[in-house]
Amino acid sequence: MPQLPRVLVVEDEAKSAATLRLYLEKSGFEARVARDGAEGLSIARSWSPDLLLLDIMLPEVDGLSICRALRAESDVPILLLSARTTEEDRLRGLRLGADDYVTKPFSPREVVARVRAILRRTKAPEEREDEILRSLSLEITMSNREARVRGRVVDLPPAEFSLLVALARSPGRVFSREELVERAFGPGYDGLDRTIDAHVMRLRRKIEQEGHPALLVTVFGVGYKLADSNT
Amino acid sequence: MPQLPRVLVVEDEAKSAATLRLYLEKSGFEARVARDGAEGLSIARSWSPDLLLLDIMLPEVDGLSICRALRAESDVPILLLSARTTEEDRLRGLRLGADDYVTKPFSPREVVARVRAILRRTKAPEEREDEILRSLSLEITMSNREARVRGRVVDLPPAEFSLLVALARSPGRVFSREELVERAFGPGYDGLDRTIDAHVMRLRRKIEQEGHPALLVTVFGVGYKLADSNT
DNA sequence: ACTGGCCGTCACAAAACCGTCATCCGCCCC
DNA sequence: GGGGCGGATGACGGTTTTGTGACGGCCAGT
Repeated sequence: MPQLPRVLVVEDEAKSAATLRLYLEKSGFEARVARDGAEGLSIARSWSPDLLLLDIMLPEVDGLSICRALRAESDVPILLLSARTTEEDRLRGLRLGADDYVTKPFSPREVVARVRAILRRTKAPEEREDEILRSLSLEITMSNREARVRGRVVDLPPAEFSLLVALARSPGRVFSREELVERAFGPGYDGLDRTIDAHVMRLRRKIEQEGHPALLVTVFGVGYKLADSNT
Repeated sequence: MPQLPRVLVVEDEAKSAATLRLYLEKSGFEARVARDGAEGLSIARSWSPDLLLLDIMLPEVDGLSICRALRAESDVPILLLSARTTEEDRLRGLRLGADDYVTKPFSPREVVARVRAILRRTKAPEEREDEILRSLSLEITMSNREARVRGRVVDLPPAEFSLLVALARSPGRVFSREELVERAFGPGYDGLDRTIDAHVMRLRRKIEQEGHPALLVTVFGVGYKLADSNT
């Protein structure tokens, strides 16, 4: 390894920043901290880090603005940190070009894990964060928050949309109800896993054609999956 | 699953502790409770749990001290419980190496959900390579829970799928019924080994072509095996 | 305050699955 | 070829998992 990968932490809260830096350094990264947006931008430009850890809530210059600004001039991967948790916000961040999104409270370990994941992913040019998910006759446009089945646009309430997205991120893969709860509604969500059943039912009414589920399939004893290519 | 994941609850308040334990056990964990920090440490050392649920407010030995102490000697994931809610405390906990943080009052269900999330995260550090088992005309995709024979997807109920996977993990090797029970349904499973016969029969109907078993072969007086390379 | 949409849970019915038993069949060895 | 043991099979009842309609709470727009 020629040199350690560089991570720039843009975070105004001193304690958070210190913790992240500590963990990053312990995990084999070179880390620097910027206290505010302006400083962040300037360090980012001069130090050329391999990744940015960017708090959205910043004094003066908003985190998203920085995200946008940097995107205009470089390809640095960006991992957003935020207290907010809605799919809405997540989307806004990702749409601005962020590579991933972690909601507070986060565990430093998890953040480090994600940093690693992003770096791995960007080194080997794989598929970028895609804006459009497809699987068979299903097509989801994230930026429009629009789902289309067999060309027909179906209007979905938030929960159902999130659930569908969670499934569509890995078509064919089987998810347990718990996994779905976590992926669709976030960790720490308090609700029975049977709730998923209800949403599945409502979803089916909107996306399935005949009485027989062809897209959103039940896997007995395990959970649900989205049909991919085979029978 | 060789055995249930172990969770150690360190909590002085009897009611909380009992509730957590109840929920954990109902959710498929083995749970033990320690009433104070000292006991917590000693059980943690001797019982080697897979995760610690640690109340911060403890008599005598403070929860954070335990956290620190354990971190020095092991990697057990730790989930903190606390009445306090300040960012200050939260950070202090996470900085000390905790993996997540739940503030009281908490819903037991949420706690269990987080426990699961942490365990999943620590077990499978990253999106694991999609496991695919092959043997002759048989192909099993674990993530999709899909078995294909001669290109044709066969739909298998949980028990049959598990059995097939157990066999497919070592094609050609002969397993006794007991071994199969253990590998497919886990140890501690209560059932006759003749049950395997039933599943084998049902499996054969789905994966064999003619009346003569070619894939799932009987080894008289011993058990069953999956054909590997010959006829 | 009212209406409508959305959500989480519940209760009940339906469906799928499982384990066991009794019986019949086939393999192995004498 | 026959005896004996292990395996195959079909049936059945009980259990578990899902599907679904209903209900009450909640929130936002009117």
